[in-house]
Amino acid sequence: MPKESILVVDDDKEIADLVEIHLISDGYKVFKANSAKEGLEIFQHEDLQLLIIDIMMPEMDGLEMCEIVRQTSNVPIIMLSAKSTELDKIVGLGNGADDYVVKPFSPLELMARVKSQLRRFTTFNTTTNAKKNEIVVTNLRIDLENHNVFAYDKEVKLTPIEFKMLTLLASNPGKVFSTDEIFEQVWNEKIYEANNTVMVHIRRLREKVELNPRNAQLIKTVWGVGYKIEK
Amino acid sequence: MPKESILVVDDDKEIADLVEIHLISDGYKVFKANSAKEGLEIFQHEDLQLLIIDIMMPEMDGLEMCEIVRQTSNVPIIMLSAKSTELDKIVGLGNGADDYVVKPFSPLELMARVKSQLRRFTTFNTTTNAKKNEIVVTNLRIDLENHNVFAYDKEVKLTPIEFKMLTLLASNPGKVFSTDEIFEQVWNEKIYEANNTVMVHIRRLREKVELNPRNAQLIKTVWGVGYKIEK
DNA sequence: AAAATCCTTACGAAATGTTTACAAATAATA
DNA sequence: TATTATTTGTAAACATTTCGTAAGGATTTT
Repeated sequence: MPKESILVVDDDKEIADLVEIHLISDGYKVFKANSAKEGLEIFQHEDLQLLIIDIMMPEMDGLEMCEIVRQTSNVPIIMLSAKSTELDKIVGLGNGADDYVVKPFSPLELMARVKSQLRRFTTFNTTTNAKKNEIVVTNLRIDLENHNVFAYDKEVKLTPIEFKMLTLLASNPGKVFSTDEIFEQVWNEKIYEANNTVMVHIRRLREKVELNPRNAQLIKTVWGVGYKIEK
Repeated sequence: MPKESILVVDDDKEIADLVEIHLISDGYKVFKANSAKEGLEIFQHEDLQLLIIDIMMPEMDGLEMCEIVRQTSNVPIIMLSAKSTELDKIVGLGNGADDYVVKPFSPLELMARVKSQLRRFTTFNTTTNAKKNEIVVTNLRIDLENHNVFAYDKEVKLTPIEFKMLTLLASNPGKVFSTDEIFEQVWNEKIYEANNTVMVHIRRLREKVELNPRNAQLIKTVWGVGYKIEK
């Protein structure tokens, strides 16, 4: 699953590249622009979750761009600037920006602030809209917060291990997990000698989740490889 | 119309006073606390729009307080700290805080960040934010103002701890709380060693609230996880 | 058919939750 | 203040659920 999309606007290509590298290594999709105008072009055509904008740019500066974006969107904006004077910060934040980082900045701090802003944005968007912290795959629904599991619209009561195992499989529908992988993910331990512990739990899961456990439709066996939940 | 309410938590009274002066001059309503525990007490009784919390405090520190608040609320939190190391920032932001200001800070910058956080919060919360003084879930009704509790239309007399515990569960119907979470929320203290104090209180609550305490319908057990009140 | 892999069952041990009882702490009352 | 009642925390006994193991059966692959 692709994570959030982020737009980086800076006329200094080196800095834009530096930021891009860190964002990508954190799993984000990155758009780059070398001017405010180019940045606005991208903003209007892409579905962005966060903007990182340099203040000092020729032609249109970052503050103006911020204002224009704010006319139509509440997307989080982090401003970059070489000036560390207090006035700049206030202008930046008062202008509709959500955070402010001074150059030269540490990439790790910037990443932390990116994460923080995204958390805010997505948190609010999930509370106001429908609940998003649930997993739905074909005839299976897992409510993570309420710890409820529904299979074929019937609630089933799972043990902690079963819940964790099913969540693992359902979080990556289509992906095949070997018994070793499942063990390591669920028990958080390396596996040393082979045993059929995981298989027994798969059996118990099927007993609770499948219509006909002898002919499993949700949790499928991939011979010689492992188990999966069909996408 | 009174503006937003803000809670300032700092064991250093001089700093709390300084911040208060600036907040008041900007038109905010201010609550002050000198410890995390006191701050949590206020948080649970007042309708706050923003929290400013010092990290370094005796007994419970600001990060722990932040965690406890985040279990039930998305209110913006700005952390204060004397340490300006990068690690601190990341820990602070990763912990659920929304912004971070290093001491000694300039009051004007803090005010700018307050304004920025409030803008975000109120923008997203334009829909509904009325404070309820009554909680109703299935066969349970809690009158917060008069401290009355009705279960199956019969009034029950609860002790302070029982009342707080039931309110916590009923305020988040469906959400599962671990015994540790319940302890932290009700006692406003970090838990150090496991004991069954919470369980005993659950038992006593069930005795008063359930039709058949041996077969609890309101307060349900989620094995290996915690307790919840069904939505 | 043989080999490899997976399924099923059952049972005891371990983990977790419940209940009860009692003493300490707190609040209410005389 | 002394006395009583209520609330709260702790510990131990009890009950239930969950978990891991092993062994034999079933199915698929070679």
